[in-house]
Amino acid sequence: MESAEQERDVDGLMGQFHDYLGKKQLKSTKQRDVIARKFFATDGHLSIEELLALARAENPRIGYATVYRTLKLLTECGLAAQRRFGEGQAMYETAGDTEHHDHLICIECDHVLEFTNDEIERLQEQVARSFGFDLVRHKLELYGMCPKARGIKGGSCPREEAEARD
Amino acid sequence: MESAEQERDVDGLMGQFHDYLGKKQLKSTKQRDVIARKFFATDGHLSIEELLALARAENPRIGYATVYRTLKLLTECGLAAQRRFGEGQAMYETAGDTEHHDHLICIECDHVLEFTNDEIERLQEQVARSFGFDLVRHKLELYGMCPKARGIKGGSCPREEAEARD
DNA sequence: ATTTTTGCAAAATGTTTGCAGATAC
DNA sequence: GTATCTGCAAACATTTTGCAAAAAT
Repeated sequence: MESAEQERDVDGLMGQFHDYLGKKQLKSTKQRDVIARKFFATDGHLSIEELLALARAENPRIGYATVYRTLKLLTECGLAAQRRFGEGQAMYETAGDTEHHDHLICIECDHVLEFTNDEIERLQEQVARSFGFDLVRHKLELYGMCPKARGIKGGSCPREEAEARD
Repeated sequence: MESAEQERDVDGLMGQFHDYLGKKQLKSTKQRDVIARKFFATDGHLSIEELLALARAENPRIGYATVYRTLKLLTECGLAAQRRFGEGQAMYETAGDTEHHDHLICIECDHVLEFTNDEIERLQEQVARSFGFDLVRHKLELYGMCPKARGIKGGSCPREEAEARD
């Protein structure tokens, strides 16, 4: 179960995005570029609202609709993936350059860690096959309490660590 | 990986619901009873809209808000669980009398099968522990193509089987 | 009698869409 | 030049809430 975090090749991803636009005879615009670039440059999970804020930092006239439409394009071409953790609005994360991963979410501090586990993946295949299914994809989310949330001495809360870094 | 389907003790569940209402000094009403009973009596997954329709068959004056509020109560006391598969509205399923289970969803016909797999559960615990987390709950959804959807001779689509039974 | 609940309609979310003007090809 | 895109506002879909009348304790 390796923690999945790595350098992201923003320019390469922008290239893939432009390829997709070209193939579909769609146009490459300033807005789409700003939104996609900000999106690719961000680790972790972004809401539409957060991405809009990032994009507006560069071009204040960008509207909600354009972010929604751009994120839909990115999802279509496999460069973004929509996630719905708890309630509320959808979150998006970069996909495509990243290996598949699952999520471990602290129910106390809401921080999201990513992980993969080959053994679980293998068993999932096995389950699907046992029902005659061809497994296409899956979603696995573990919800629990991080060490700090449990009040363990010396334990640290992933969210507080992350915030301390900012 | 046993298929999870069993008799449901509707009266027992109604009892649990009434106990909860009593404990919280909430009132037991005709509407809540109709909604809860219809909900408990239904296998599988129900949307608010479907449950409203079932309830209105018995009492046409029941409104959306009451269904939402009742389902929220049922969720609070652990007798219902909210699920969000793809997009759109939330689905609810009976919980409490039923063992935990995960979902296997056909991306072609949308039918949802339930399963459990102890080995996967064990590995999930292990992953959570390796990050210092106390695992509280999890969500595992497998998306794939059922035999019929894959066009295998003699294969059957779970949804078509289900519809044939109606 | 008091407190909670209901049903309605209005408000609050989160997301999509229609359209006139702007932009990319 | 033509087709697509943008930003806005309006439409939409789902869920929540305020309130006066109704029902439960």
